[in-house]
Amino acid sequence: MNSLKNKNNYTVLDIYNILYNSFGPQGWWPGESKFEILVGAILTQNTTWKNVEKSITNLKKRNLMSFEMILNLDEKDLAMVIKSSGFYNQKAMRLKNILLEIKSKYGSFEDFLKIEKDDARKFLLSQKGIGKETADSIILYAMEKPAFVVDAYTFRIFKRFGFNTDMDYELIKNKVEEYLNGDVKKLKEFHALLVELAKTYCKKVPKCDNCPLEPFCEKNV
DNA sequence: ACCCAGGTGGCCC
DNA sequence: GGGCCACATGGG
Repeated sequence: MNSLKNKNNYTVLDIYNILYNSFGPQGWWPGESKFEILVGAILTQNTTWKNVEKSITNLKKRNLMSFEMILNLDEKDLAMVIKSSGFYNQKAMRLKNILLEIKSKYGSFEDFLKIEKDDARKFLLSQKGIGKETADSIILYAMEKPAFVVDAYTFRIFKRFGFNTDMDYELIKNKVEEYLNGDVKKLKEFHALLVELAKTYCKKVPKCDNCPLEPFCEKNV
């Protein structure tokens, strides 16, 4: 038990391989810089990426896509620039605050990126507006250190694949990191592949035709 | 007119 | 430690 195997003895590594062979490399995270990835990770909370792209374009158009520029930007102005991402008042306040904390604790964004991943996770999780998923997204895609990102799709897909349903975030994260040998490239791909699978086939109301996991799936969960 | 999206925090019990 | 709610835009 707790080994990320389903009844047919398929492991999480089998899912990874099936998805990779079906969808190919996803090349996540889309973004021109590590700072842009951090911004995107916060803006995309419970929001479609399309809406976040508009905000990112907006920031770039105004030459605001940098640590120092957002740090010094008025919160109300920031809120208007990122409006399309939804929850813009919250996100503006929290994003500014996170940058402020990085500045005061680490001096610069570059120095923050160099810190050890356990310290980074502890720091990120202590920030308002950064939960586990966002913290691990930043560690994996911006800092490029091993961390598996568990989102709502991951829980759903793992349940349908027949893994234990009583797994919590940390357990799934630790096990997947173990199965993928802490390989950053694979961890990046895996989360992206699960999102792609979910978007294409594995919504709350599943569309299972041609789904590569269909033979292994328990649809009624 | 609903329902959902690459969540999080606060409050209740 | 779970169940609800606010936060808000934009697309199906």
